[in-house]
Amino acid sequence: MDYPKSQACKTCDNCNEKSHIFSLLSQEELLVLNKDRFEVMFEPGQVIIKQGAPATHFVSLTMGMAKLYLEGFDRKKLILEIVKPWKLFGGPGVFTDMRYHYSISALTETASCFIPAENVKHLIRTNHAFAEAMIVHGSINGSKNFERLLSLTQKQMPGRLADVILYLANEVYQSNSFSLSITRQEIGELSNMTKESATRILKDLENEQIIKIDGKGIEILKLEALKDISLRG
Amino acid sequence: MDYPKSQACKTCDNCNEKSHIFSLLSQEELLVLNKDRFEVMFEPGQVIIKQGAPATHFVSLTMGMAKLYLEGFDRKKLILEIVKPWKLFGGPGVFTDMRYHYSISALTETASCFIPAENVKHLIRTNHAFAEAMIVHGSINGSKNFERLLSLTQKQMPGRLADVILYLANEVYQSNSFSLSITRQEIGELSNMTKESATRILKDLENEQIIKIDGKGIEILKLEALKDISLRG
DNA sequence: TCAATAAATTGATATTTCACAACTTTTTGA
DNA sequence: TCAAAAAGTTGTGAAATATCAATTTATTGA
Repeated sequence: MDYPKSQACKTCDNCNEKSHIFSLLSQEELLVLNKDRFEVMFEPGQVIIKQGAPATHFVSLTMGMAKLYLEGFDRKKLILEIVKPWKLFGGPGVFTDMRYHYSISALTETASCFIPAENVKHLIRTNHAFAEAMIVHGSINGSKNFERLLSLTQKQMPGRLADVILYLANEVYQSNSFSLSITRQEIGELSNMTKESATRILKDLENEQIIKIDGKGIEILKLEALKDISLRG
Repeated sequence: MDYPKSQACKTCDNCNEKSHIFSLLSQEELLVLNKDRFEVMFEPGQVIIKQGAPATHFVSLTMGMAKLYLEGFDRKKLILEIVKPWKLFGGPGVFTDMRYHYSISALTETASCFIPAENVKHLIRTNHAFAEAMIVHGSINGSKNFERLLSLTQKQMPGRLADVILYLANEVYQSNSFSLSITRQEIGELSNMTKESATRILKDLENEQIIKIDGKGIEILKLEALKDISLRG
């Protein structure tokens, strides 16, 4: 199998430019992180973090794209996020029962940096600003989950799908025209509907000329109309 | 109107026995909290914390019972928790955009202690153990929200209602036989269904002899059967 | 390159859930 | 205490969504 050349970070130094939360650390503290961390490459489909497994490390994507999802009942998944480089994961689990509370698996060729949980906890105990940043980080995730709860429980399928398209455009691909790296099945897992419903409602949006679909490609034609559908539920 | 005698705490001292998170504070630190805090009584129905309003204070219930809920679309509510004394609220908002991200309103006569956000933030910056406890606190809430997301999105009504009954029995009333302080409407808002559906499914559970209903009273007759319904979804 | 596999689409049908209306029971406040 | 309001119940029909099956299209690995 052709593995790509490892793009492993040589040191944590430049991470404080890329991963916001590390910019609060001194050179000395970055050295502590650097000591035990290691980087691993993942093929598409491979599991980076497994829900239920021991949460021994924080994980940060350094290359590629992955999906973060909850494993529910009957193998049903709920995707919470499409993950791109420089966000830190370890989630609630590292601070509670030492088990990961979600899974992350690679969508593309992906590199991840694994940092022992203890090293990060040590920083929390010794660096006030870093501890506060972790609280803020957790709070932002918390409020996003509130929005998700409302979208998923109170909106009907067109509203939920509009939310997902807007999320992909604004937060993932950062463009109103993008080529999906996820399947219809995964769009369904983001918006809590079956892949058949996802297909149908995408087509409805295309028929109303609100979006343009070309296989994996999606282009938002009428942003306001899409936002309107998101609001109306 | 007959107001009950205020049961205001005289000092924060005894709070470190009641509110777990304050047990990490020294006498000196408790004095800081004590200085600016104040207590307010609320009648049933009154709003203690309003979603969207400026998040200037942390709030802790000291007496009574309240509901914590998200205000969604078309006035629809999603109740996240039935709140009892000695838990701390301020939620994600105090650490992000300084707006509350949920509402809390009194179900019974309720007393709440308001603590200026700055005083708590000060403690976070000066007391490592307290900061870590806040991270753990936020992480526990985070993982509860994951469970809620799964229950609400992947289970059908009987499973969701079973989850709510088990939640009420285990976490709120701490007994398998209890008298509800909430309405059928609010049971619906906890389990994301209409009050009519809540009524019907409660009656189904009673017909199957899994629970016994007497107006506001609920008794769990077959705990295992109820857990089974919760699992099967 | 091509068969095998996975993904996407489409239609028909079944299930779940809601909305509305009518009615009964309980609670509340003057 | 009693009338008004709120909460709870029940039935019916409609809407939303899932399931299943069949088919087409795209992707992948030998």
